[in-house]
Amino acid sequence: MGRPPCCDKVGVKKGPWTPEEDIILVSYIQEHGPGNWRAVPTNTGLMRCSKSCRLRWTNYLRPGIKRGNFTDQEEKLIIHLQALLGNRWAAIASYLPERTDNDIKNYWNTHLKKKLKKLETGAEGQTSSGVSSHKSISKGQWERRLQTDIKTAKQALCEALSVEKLNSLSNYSKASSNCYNWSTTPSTYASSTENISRLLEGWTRNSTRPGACQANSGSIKTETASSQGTPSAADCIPSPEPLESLFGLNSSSTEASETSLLGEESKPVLEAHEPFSFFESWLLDESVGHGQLSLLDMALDDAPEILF
DNA sequence: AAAAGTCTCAACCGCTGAATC
DNA sequence: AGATTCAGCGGTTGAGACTTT
Repeated sequence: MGRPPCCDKVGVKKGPWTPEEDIILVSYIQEHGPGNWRAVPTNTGLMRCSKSCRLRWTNYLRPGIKRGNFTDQEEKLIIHLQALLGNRWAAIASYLPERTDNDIKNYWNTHLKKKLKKLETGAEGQTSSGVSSHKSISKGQWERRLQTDIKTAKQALCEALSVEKLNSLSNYSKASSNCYNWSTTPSTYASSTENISRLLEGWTRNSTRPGACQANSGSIKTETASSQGTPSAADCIPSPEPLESLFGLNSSSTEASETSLLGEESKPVLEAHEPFSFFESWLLDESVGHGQLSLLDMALDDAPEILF
């Protein structure tokens, strides 16, 4: 007997989230913090299942999310990690703290897959290139390299976590002393909430100015929205004040860690100002042999005009 | 100008393992 | 110990945007 679907209930709303729903959810999480998702629909009156609320938060509303254009560096990192980890998007996303697994998965499926395919077909013609020479690496050699790489990564992760643990413990105690202390929001939150801020601003304007800056809850596309007949994108970029007042943000507090903000979020938090840590250096380091990865890497570097 | 085709990505589905009762 | 519930994950879908014909 499998687990019954959580959304079988009659009256559960599906489909894109409205700005109003987003605000309700964000306000609730502001007060109670993420977690205990089962209680969210009941306590907020949202006609959504708990799962939908959680996904909406983790994939879209959660602070610290960067949206839109992936940088070349991010692309490379994703390609490397995908080669190393496979389609374990959550694991890959943990190396890109500002991206969600859903985002990375989508980007892989819509962009990177194609690019790599293109590259592969392009590289097939060059049978005598360096690429083929890499293929001569024996399986045993490749496995040994991979094991060494993984070992190195594990060691670094342990070291990083031992430092992180101390930080998060102190932050947690801060946060828990004030139920959910949003006033300790780090600077990373302020920037990340631009999306939500725009959303809220759009919603506010909509309520007073019908048709103005239709804030699409499902996608913050106001940034790229056409200005024909509609307010310009600039019109949709609010000042941070509304959000700060909503969240009680103190923009001057930059010391708090994201850990306290995210509460129970399990995603490993890399140093806020060092998104590209040791792992990225390791992954992107051209001089380190990564077995098949270096093959790919070479191909990427050799054919930038194809990929980028 | 409009119909058809393609692309993008938010959201959903269903499975799994862990936690709880 | 077994049943149930929950959170998290990867795969898939479908609506809307965009491009091509």
